[in-house]
Amino acid sequence: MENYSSELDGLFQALADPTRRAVLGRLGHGSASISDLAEPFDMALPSFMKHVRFLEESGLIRTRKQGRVRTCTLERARFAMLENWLSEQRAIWEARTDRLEQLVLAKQEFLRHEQKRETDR
Amino acid sequence: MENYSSELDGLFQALADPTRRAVLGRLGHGSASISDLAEPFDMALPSFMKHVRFLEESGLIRTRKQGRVRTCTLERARFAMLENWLSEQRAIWEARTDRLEQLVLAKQEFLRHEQKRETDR
DNA sequence: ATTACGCTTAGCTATTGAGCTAAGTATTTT
DNA sequence: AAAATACTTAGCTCAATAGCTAAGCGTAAT
Repeated sequence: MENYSSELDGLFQALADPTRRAVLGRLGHGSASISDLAEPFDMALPSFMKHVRFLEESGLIRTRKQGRVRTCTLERARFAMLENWLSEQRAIWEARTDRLEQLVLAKQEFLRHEQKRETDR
Repeated sequence: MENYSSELDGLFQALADPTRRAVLGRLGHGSASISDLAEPFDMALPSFMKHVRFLEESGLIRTRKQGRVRTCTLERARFAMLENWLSEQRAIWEARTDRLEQLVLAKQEFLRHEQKRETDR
């Protein structure tokens, strides 16, 4: 029962490692097998596999085994969750700006009334 | 001597915690003191402080102490690093699409030649 | 039928992260 | 001057992460 927040946890955590980001970059060019993916890294295979599993659990990749080869594929849709979060943050900033604007507008309104009273006097 | 990659590590790591994301959300509305920020969380202050320090080290917030109060401010510019990384990934995908397009175009070209030979015959 | 390949499992170590309590410091407030 | 406020430091626990080696297992090649 993963909720939105804990999915974000996993997502960001998955991205917080240079090996995993490199794998994502590689998969951006197209699917690949575990050993193809592992080849550039100076790391024991079981260690590398952990990264792959982490990526899969975060939803950023899918994997499928045929025969003795496991093929990994980028799950591009998952990146939308990141964009979403960023949008939410920006929305908050915008909201703030709006309120600032309202303050400024309210002040202008106030000043207009002041001026009006000047002329009324 | 932080490089681009380890800065991304810190950035994503900072975002991989719900408390820290909540703090960023709160700061999106405007700066706040440590105790104001901590108030909604059922957590000892020193524990909360660790999150604040983590956020500061990741570059996502700045803090300044005046008297006995430390005020935290969102460093919006830092979010651009996220957007950048996302763009890079998308750029990779696009590059792939381009190559696919080239394949398709090459195939169309081939078929055109085939047809031409038909008519030539 | 063997051997080689491509993972996979099990289990160990060291480091880091998230939380805690207790006690300390520096500023305000009273 | 004393008390209250707002952090801050020190140091502990527990769980999770990143790495390793050694050995196992199913599939493919010879």
